Amino acid sequence: MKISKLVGKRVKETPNNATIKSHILLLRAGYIKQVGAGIFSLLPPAQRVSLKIQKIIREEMNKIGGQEVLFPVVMPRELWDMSGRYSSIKEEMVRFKDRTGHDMLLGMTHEEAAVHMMMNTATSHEDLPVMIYQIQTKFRDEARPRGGLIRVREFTMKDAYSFHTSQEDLDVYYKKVYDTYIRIYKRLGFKNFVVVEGDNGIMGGKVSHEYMEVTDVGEDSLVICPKCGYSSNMEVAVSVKDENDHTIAGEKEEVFTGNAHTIEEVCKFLEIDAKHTAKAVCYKTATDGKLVIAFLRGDHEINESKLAKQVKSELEAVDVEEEFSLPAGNIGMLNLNVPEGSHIFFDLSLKGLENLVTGANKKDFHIKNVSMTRDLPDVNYVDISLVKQGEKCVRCGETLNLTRGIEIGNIFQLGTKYTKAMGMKVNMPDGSAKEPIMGCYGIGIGRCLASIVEEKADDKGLIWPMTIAPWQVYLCPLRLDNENVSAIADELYKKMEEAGMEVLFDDRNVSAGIKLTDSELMGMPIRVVISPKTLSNGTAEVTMRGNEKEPLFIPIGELIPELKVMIQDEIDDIEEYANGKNN
RNA sequence: CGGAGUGUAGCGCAGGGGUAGCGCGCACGGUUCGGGACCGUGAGGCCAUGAGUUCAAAUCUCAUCACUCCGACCA
Repeated sequence: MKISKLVGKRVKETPNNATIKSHILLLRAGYIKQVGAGIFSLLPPAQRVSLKIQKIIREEMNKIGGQEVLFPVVMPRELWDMSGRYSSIKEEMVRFKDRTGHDMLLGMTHEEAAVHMMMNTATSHEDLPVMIYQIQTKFRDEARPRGGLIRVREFTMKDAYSFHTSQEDLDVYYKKVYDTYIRIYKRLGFKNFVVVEGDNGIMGGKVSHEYMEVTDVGEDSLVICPKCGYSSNMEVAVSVKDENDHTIAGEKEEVFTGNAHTIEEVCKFLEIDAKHTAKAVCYKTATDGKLVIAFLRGDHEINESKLAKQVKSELEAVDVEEEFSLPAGNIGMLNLNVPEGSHIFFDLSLKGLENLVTGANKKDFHIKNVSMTRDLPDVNYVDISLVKQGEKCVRCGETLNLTRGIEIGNIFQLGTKYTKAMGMKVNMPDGSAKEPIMGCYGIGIGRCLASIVEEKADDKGLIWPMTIAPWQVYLCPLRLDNENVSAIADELYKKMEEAGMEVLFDDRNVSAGIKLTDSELMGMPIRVVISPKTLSNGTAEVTMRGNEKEPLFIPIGELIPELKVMIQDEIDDIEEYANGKNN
């Protein structure tokens, strides 16, 4: 490709609307252009990267028996009524009517379409297991797109669905996909990613894993053990709570605390540490509006996902004074008067604690010297708090790391949720009919593209791994007004293409500075510079993007075979890494 | 959906009641040219949209829309 004809321009200035590295650089280097909030066009270089990512994913999915299919983007509501999701999903799904007034929707995921395809297609246990996948556009009307390609509304996704006759069979296949995903990310050049246990929503019980690129710009909070490899999404992460005071309590005593309501205010007023308090966090259930109170040690934070699972309902904010006549800021565990059917939970962080300060359930008063063992001997403790910095791993006792990540993929055991809802069955050897057990497996292509930028790029620009670079070589002749340079550049370009190399030829007669900075901004792994200077001793200058080593000067005659070796070496390195032991 | 911010040339920005400015980029000519060169000439704008106030609005008022950031949400 000649850069003079390449669609898209490089720009010097940071675009006004971009704040994170990948967004800024992809805009500046002419890879993407924004069309609307969370809606982007890919220019040729980004599309080339995207196609290379897709190629690797296809190879790996095919290797584990995947069959590529294509589901429709637009679906009639009936299909989604079968699973109940036409009504259970809210504004996130775009709906519209076709010319006849029929309810239609834009696909945001394709479980229904996958079951629809397999229904009456796979009819016998002999047809299973089977995995189908597609790479296609999804539209989710996210409330808040952000960060360029990190969180968008329209995106390209690889989604796969497998069907099994037994849980054991799914387990085996699930592990296969689990490993395949690691291979995929490694082949894409990811180094800094982890697999974490995922949240399964309030249904619970099912297995899921999320592949997370570890980076500060990530949206998810992760808990990682540096020693034993335990890693989990914060939503479901567990930990050993840190030590606290277990000395015997004194006599209970009601104290006036006045306007001190928050833990911070109470601690200041009584001159104690938050560790010696218990706080109440209140919600109501989304299903039937019942009161939910969670008691935690004062220095811990509620984990709403965990709490929702305990309650078995989504949670909503509540005004306890208005709706339940409770003294907000003075709610405590003793003498608590709540309506029948309320949900009360005690977090593990409170277990065995003595000398706590807690609300007195009386306006402006707290109680000192509350003892969990003496005053509340029968409570059942559950884990409903967030993991805190400094807490220990439940497996090995090491101090846990808290970090952030971008979800670049996930795998999920769906069970029979969709096959049951839609009535898909296969005949079993014993003559019975059984709903197949499903797994589903997703990878966001654009997110991978942006995430690899987040991991690799430096302040000069993008840096692509050889396996997904839009072009392998940036051919950068300086002084194209020089006939010798021009002739040799043209010839090299022709020969490189003939040799099967992917070359971006900077055929512009512009200053060296522009060409060199553009080459760095665009991020091709190998740059070949020829100029009157290099040609005076018959060489080309070859540098590797992102590699601080001195440039190589290679004789023009040996250049193409040398470059082919360099390219192959890079690819081999990545393949070797991908074939290595997991993690 | 709450909070904050921004909409002026392709991009980045300034201006702030009286006929629209700068830098970059773009086009043309010339001199340069291994780290975003220089000189000259030129093209390019319904100042987000709508309604007010005013002799006069890009500027003031109100509303709307769009985009960004923080939070809520996230099959």
